[in-house]
Amino acid sequence: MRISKEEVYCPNCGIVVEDFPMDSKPDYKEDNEKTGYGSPVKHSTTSIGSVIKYTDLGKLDPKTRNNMSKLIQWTNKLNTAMERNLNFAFGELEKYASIIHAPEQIKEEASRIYREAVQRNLVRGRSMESIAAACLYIACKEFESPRTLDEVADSAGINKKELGRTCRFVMRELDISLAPVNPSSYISKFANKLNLSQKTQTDAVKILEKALKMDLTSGKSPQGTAAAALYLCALMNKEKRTQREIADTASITEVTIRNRYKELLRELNLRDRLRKNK
DNA sequence: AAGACGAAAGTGGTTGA
DNA sequence: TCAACAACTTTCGTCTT
Repeated sequence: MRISKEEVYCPNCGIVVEDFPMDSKPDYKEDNEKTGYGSPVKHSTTSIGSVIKYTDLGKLDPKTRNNMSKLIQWTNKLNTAMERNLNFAFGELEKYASIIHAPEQIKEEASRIYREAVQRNLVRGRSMESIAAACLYIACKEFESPRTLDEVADSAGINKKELGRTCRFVMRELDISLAPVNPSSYISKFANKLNLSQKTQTDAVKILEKALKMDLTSGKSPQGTAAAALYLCALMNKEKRTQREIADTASITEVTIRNRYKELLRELNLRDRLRKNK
């Protein structure tokens, strides 16, 4: 018997969202037209119910009926245990998300990924915290609002290495592939933390665009490139920050900033401009 | 003295035989 | 499965401001 036949799936992600009467199909189109944002399903609420109609059991022969009731009991038990776990995990996710100031959209996406991870049995043998944090990290990246591994790891009280490992694992298992993060998406965050002017920010983004075109960024850590661009533009705009200050806010090392910075100077011929501004 | 620089050795992940 | 590899980190001595 295929239980899944009567379940309702989220049209976007294929996740089971709720049980539904046998003979009526949900019409997501209506919802989409009204809201313009796809289905209004909340992934962070647990609503997987039993899909077998009890009244149908009467039609079956006693042996099958017995088996079926056992199956129902078993799935119900499984469901409630799973719901409890999910609810707990969503609570944790909520905590981490508020620490890193992730908006509702990202929370929802992280919850969706987490639910999928649970259904694919990825949590077994790993801590719920690390999986939840990984989902959050991935969701942030998907929405091009990346957080550093350190930020997310800290919010969940786990270490960076473990989070990195778990992220790769989850992405591999759920077949999630993401475009490399554009270094520019870090600029405003870093610049704000460092109290750098708007001009420095826009200058840095311009430099990063050039760097991107010249393929100076592929394979390199986007934080490093962003940090170097900021360091450079801060120097040019006479609001110098030390390499250490910038390295700390970008959670990378001074050495990485130096290497990227040297590349930028060399490849974009910025040495003269820098000298003039001094 | 603080900051920048660069070399050297180590880490952990990726890739390709 | 293992070795080579690239990027990054840590550490540290030296140069510059």
